[in-house]
Amino acid sequence: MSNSKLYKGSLNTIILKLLNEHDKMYGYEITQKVKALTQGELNITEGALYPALHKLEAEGLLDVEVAKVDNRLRKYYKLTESGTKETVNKLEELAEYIKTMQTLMNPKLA
Amino acid sequence: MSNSKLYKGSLNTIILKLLNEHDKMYGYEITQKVKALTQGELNITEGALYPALHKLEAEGLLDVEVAKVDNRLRKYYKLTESGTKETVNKLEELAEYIKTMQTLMNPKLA
DNA sequence: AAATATACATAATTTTCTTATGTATAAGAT
DNA sequence: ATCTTATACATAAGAAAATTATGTATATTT
Repeated sequence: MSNSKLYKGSLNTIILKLLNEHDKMYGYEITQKVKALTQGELNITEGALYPALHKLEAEGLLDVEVAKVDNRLRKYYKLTESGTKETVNKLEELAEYIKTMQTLMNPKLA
Repeated sequence: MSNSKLYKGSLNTIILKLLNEHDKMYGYEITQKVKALTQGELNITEGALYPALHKLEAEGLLDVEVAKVDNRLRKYYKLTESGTKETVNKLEELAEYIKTMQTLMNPKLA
């Protein structure tokens, strides 16, 4: 994923936000999109991504739709209604996290 | 620590920065300082803190000095030279993390 | 006298990720 | 034609970081 441990716990937020933005995506597409957007900074590994997608689906935040393109399997994921709500929560949590960490790193301003 | 999973992986950064700011601190003091600075948002649990301090010490980033105050034990930790260097790295990593996540959350601006 | 705060510690478990491995098809390079 | 890389999924073993629970001990507040 990255040499920095700070990304631990961020994967679900990233997945949900990308699906919120792009309506429907498949796993491999997500890895490529993240790599492109971050200019290589962040590389989602398959061993992290696929279990995360399965868990989000099991929790009812994502729906799956299987497709065959060029004789190859694709599993398109999209947000459920509850997934859209959870995306909002995750974005709020990220904003709060950043605010809190900036407070801790810059205590003079607190 | 917090209901948000995003703090996973942030504890070392927080410890190092506090010690960089305050020169020497003991474990319990760190938990109270973090609680105060974040107004209760972040509560470092003992089960996370003490093993983290021991590990940072084992890695040579912290030095320990035992003291007895009011008949109670205190273990004061301070940064080693290598700990000070690592603090700079951690702060750079945090800045990079925030930048990357903001790019992902706000792709219009990328 | 009882409850809370101060101050340390560790063990069992859970969560999240890395690393390694596996299957299969398509496309590009030699 | 063959080899490598890319596309596309998956899981299993292990590591890392946290949670939750428990334990010890002293000081302070109710």
